[in-house]
Amino acid sequence: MLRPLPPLKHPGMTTTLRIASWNINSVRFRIDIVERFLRDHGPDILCLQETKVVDEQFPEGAFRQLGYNHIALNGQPMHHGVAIISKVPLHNRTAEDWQANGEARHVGVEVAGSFRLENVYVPAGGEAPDFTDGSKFRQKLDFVGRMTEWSRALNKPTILTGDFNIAPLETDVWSHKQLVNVVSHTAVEIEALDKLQATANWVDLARQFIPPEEPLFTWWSYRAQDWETSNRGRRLDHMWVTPDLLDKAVSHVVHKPVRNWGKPSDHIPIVTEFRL
DNA sequence: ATGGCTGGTAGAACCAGA
Repeated sequence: MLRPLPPLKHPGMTTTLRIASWNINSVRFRIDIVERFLRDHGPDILCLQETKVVDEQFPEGAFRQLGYNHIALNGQPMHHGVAIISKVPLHNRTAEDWQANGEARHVGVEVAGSFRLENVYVPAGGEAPDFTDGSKFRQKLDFVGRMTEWSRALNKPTILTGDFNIAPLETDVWSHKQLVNVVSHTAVEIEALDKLQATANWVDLARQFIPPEEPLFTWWSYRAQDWETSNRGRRLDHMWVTPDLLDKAVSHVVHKPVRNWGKPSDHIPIVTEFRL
């Protein structure tokens, strides 16, 4: 049972809450640009993926100095790892293992009695869309399948954000034709994501604010000589909400300039503002 | 059609990313 929590707001008052998600590709290596982002944009909550650090070595001090005193971690050595960093209290931390292999790819919390916040790092899925048992692609589909079962049982207002590693719309990739058989944009992945989305009528907030006809990316490969000119991006990072939170969302921004900061991640931060 | 780059950890002719 969830224990009762102090309300975030007084009756009749609205509270603005800005929630960010960012695949940081090593929080220790990139702590300088994380701090810069928090100073420049000051979200109330930051969800990180690919922190690449065990919990004991997570750079909590850097966040506490900036007023982020509430931290929920799920890390492991070397790879993966997720974290929720917050100015407001976090409760009832959970960590699901949707790949059933012990990898640290999810952490969830309850925020001030108002809603649950679920931060996920879906597996990339390997080089090729190969269905053989134990392939990375198979594992990715299994992961989304277990998320789907989890989603069916939800009964609270929920924000689901993170690096989904799937770009569902044709305008979510630089070339639908050229990526149709590339992992992240295959029909079978999109079908699995659609199925997950249908279980709780999840709303894809980015596409509420940026029309689906408009190309929108959150990731550009390190391998391009000039990522901005070639612009071979994909929209892999998402902010979904259950329908009860849809009319609380007032903006959604994709912070593209961050891709040009020093020692950048290949993903950029996304930020949604809520009025609760 | 291919390869291009990145960080962590071990000390790799690695792994994982996507």
